[in-house]
Amino acid sequence: MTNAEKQSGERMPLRPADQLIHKAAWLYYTHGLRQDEVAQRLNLSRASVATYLRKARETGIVTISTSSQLYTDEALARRLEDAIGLDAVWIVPEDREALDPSTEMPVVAATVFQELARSGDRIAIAWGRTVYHIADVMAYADRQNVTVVQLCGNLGAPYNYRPDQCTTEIARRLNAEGINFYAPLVLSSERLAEELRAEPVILEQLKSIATCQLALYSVGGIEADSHLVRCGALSAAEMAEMGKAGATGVIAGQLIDAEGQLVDCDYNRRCISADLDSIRAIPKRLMVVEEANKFEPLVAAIKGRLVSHLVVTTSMAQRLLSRWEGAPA
Amino acid sequence: MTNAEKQSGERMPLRPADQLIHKAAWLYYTHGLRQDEVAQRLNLSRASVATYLRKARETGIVTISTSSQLYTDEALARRLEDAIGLDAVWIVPEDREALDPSTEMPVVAATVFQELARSGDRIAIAWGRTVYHIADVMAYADRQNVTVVQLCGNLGAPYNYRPDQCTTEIARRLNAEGINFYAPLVLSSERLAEELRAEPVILEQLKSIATCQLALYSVGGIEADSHLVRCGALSAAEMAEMGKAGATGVIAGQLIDAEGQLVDCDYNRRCISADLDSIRAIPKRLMVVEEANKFEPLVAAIKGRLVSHLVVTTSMAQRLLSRWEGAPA
DNA sequence: CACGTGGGCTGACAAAAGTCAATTAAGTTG
DNA sequence: CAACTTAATTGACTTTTGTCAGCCCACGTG
Repeated sequence: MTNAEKQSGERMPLRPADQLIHKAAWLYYTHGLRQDEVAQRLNLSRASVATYLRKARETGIVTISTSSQLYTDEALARRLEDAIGLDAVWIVPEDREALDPSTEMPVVAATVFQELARSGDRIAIAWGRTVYHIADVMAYADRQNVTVVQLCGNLGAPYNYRPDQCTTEIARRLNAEGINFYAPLVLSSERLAEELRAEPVILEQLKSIATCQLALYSVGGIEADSHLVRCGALSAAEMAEMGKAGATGVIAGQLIDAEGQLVDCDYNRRCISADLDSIRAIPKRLMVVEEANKFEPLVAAIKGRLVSHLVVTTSMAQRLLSRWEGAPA
Repeated sequence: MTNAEKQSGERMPLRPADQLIHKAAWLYYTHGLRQDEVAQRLNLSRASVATYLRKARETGIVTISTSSQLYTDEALARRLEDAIGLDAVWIVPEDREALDPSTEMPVVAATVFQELARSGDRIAIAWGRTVYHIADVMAYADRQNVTVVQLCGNLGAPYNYRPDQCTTEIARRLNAEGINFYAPLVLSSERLAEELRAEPVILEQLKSIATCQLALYSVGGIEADSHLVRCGALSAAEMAEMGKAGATGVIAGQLIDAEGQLVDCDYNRRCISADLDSIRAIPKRLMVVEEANKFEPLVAAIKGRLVSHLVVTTSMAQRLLSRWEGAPA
C-alpha cells in the first residue's frame, strides 16, 4: 500500500503491486518461510522478494519493535517516578560504554512514542530540534485512524524543523493524517492574534488539542541562543527582559514561569498556540529533554503538570531527583 | 526478562542475563547494527548474539507483526461488513494457490487478535478447538498490564483444549496475567449452579466479563458430534432434543436460539458461564469460524449481536452475504 | 581438593539474505 | 509507432546470519 493511498483516509483496496508486498511479508514474517520459498510461491525471483520485504518494513506493513524497558529499568527511573509523581520515566545513560546519548535519546524517545501511540489516537506534536530529531529516527508504522495535530503556530523560513514539518514528518512515519496549523506562532499585535484565534479554522484546531490522547514535546530555554530567539520570535534583549520578569522556559512557543504557569506578558498574548490547560488535559504528555542546560525549564514544566512521561539523561535525572528530594513539590 | 518475572505482575529489574538480551535486541533491531558489531560492543561472540536475538524474539522483547490487511482487502469483506453491520471482517480464501485454509485461519485470527489487543486491556477468552488453534500459532508479545479472563466454566478431562488451557496459553503468549475460572461448566442441578454462581469468587469473575475490551471465541454447533456432546456436557440425545426445542448454536458453553438469544432450558440454567448481555457489552467481539457446517450457528450469533469482528472463509462469507442480501436483518 | 555437572560461550561451517549491474518490461512522448 | 524514459525484475556475487559440536569455567558435592 502506498502512502498516498493511506493518507487519503478511506480504506482502499490494495493495488496489485502492493498485494504482492503484503503477501510476501505475510509468508515470510508470519509463516516464517524462507525468501526462496516465498519467491517460489509467488513466482518471483528471490531478489524481488528481498526487495518487497524491505519495502514492507519501510512502509510499516511489517513492524519490528523493541521493548524500551532497558531504559526504564534503572532504580533511578523508579525513584524519579515516585518522587515527582510521573507515570513513567526513561533514562538514557551517558557514561561508560554506552551509545552516544545525543543520538540515543531521540531513538529511545521515538520508541517510547511508538509504544504510547495507539490506533485511533489524536496526537499533538510540538516543534523544535529535539522533536525533529525524534521524527527523523522514528520507525515507520501503519497505524489506523491516527491524527497528528500541530500544537502551535508556525514561524518563518530559517529552520528546517518548523512546527509543520515536525507534524508532517511524524504523520508520515505513522501513516497517519497530519493536520497543520496555518497561522504564525507570533503576531505583531495582540489584537491581530486575538482575531486570528477567533477564526473558525484556528479555533477549531485549538479546541481539538484538549481531546488528544498523547502529546510529544520538549521544553525550551530562555537563553540568548535559545530556540525562540534564534527563530526571531523574540530578540535576545526581549528574552533577557522576560527572564527578569519571571519567564523560565518555553512550552509550545509560549513562555512559562518557574511554576509552569503562563507568564502574563505581551509576547504570550501575541502567540497562537495551545493553551496550557488544553495540554494538561492530554493524558499522556511525553516530554523529551536532551540538553543539560534545560534543567530549570524542565523543573518548571514538571511543576506546571505539563509532563506525565519523561525521557532524560542520567545526569538530568539525578539533578531532578536531588531537587525533589531536597524540597519536595 | 523471564516469563516468571513478568507473570508476577510487579515490574522487576532485569536480571543481568536479561539485560544483555535487551541490549542486544536494542542494538540490532532498533539501531540496525550487524550481529558482529553488537557482539563487539557487548564483548560477546557473534554466536551468542544470535542466540540472544532468538530469545528476544521468542519472549516478545522484540515483536515482529505483519499487517492483516491482506485479508480485509477483498470487496466481499467490505460488502459483508455493510450488509451485516460488523466492524470488520477478515476473509481467508480457500481456493486457488492459497495456503491451506485450515492452518491459515488460525494464523489470521491470531494476527487480528494481536492487532486488537491493547496494553491495559481485559480480554475474555472462550474455549474450543478453534480458540486453542489460535492460541497455538499466536506470536509472543510483551503487553503491559493485560489480563486474560476465562469466559466460562471448565469441563472434565478428555480435551486438551479446555477453557482454562485456552486462557492460560493465550495469557502466556501475551505475557499477561491469566485469570482462570474454577467452576465446572455444567452442574447436575440448577440449584447447585445457582449457589455456585452466588459465590463471591465466581460472582466477581462473571461480573468482570462485561468490563472486558475484547473477547475471542468461536460458535459451536449442535450436531451429535458437536463439541458439547463430545465433552460429555450433554448427551447426543439431549442435544437433539434441544435442537427441536429451538437451540441453534453454542456460545461460551450455552445454547442459543436462531435469534441469538439464550434458550430457556434446564441445561442453560445448570451452566456457569458469561451471560450474553455481558458479552454484548464487550466492544470488540472477535469471532472466528473455521467449519463450513457452522453456518446456522454463526447466523444466530450475528443476529444476537454477539459478533463485531469476524474471521471466516470465502465460502462462508458468501453464504452469509446471500442470506443477508436475500433477507436483511 | 579433586570431581563432576551444567550453563553459557566459541569457532568453523552451512544456509540464508542483501546487493547491484545488467536486462527486460511498461509506459510516455514526439 | 518508434524512440526514449522509467520502473521492475533478475542472476550472480558478497555479506550476514544460523547452527552445533566441543570447550571452558563457575559452582556445588563427596
